[in-house]
Amino acid sequence: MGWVHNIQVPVESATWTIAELATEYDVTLRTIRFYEDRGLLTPERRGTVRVYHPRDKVRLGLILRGKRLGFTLDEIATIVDMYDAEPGESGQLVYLLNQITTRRAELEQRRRDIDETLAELAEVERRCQADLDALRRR
Amino acid sequence: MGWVHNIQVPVESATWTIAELATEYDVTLRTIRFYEDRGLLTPERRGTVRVYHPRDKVRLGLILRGKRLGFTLDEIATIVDMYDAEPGESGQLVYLLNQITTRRAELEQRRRDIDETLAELAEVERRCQADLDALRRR
DNA sequence: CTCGGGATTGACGCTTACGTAAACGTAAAG
DNA sequence: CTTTACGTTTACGTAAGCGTCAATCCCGAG
Repeated sequence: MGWVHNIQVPVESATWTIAELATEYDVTLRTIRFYEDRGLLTPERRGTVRVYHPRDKVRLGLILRGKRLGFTLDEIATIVDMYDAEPGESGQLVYLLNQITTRRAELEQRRRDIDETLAELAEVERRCQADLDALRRR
Repeated sequence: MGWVHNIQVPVESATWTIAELATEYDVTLRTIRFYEDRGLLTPERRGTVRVYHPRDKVRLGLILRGKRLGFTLDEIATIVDMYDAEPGESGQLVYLLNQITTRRAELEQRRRDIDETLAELAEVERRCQADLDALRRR
């Protein structure tokens, strides 16, 4: 029946060193430690050394995506924390929903900005190509 | 025939003071002057006082949009300058076209980031609503 | 034992993008 | 003429986001 046998599933799920994460996401150790200082990451400690679990890795990815979007680390913190918020009580849930509405509005504004910019770039490109073609035809 | 007569069309096209621009775009005077320091704006001077023309106003709009997109002022400078670049010679045109390709790639990455984030926010919202409904049903 | 290759914690430095205050000029209104 | 409103330059301050040492520690290989 096409089953593959004897797949090794690690009981302890995967972990990473700070250097491995740094390489994978192309950031420096300093950057990762800085995010921890700011409370964005909370890796396990074995003795003094940091051990990163899947959760930490995902969060780092979210943080970097947030940066690409131009959010500040403080804003990113509130966004990322929303993702693994515990159910909690009603007031907390309502607060979260409001946060979501706010962030969504910002993101949609950004998307409009992007679309406008892309459209204008296309226009500049068109003129550019036209000028270039005109030069070549001489 | 419904024509409206005697419309006043200013011969000297509109100009703005620094304060007017600041109010309209909701930034401080300091910010606008800072952009000038960085070479992003070059208003006319009447004596010592700055006079902003439509071109300057448009550029300010572009700068602020660039900021919302998370570009640095240096990046914004290269983007904005592309818009009113003179045709120029072939090498310059090719350079411009390359710039456009680069910027477009960045913008499209940002849009993907935004769409992913929006999708995840929607998911969080869904869970949130579910939890809230569960609380209310008790 | 020691040596190199990682890891750690300070701590200071630097750039960006303004905020903020001081000191001054100018032009219209009271 | 003085006040008020609005503009100017100069210059120091600051928060964010890391870069860049320096000093130390731990671990496995030779």
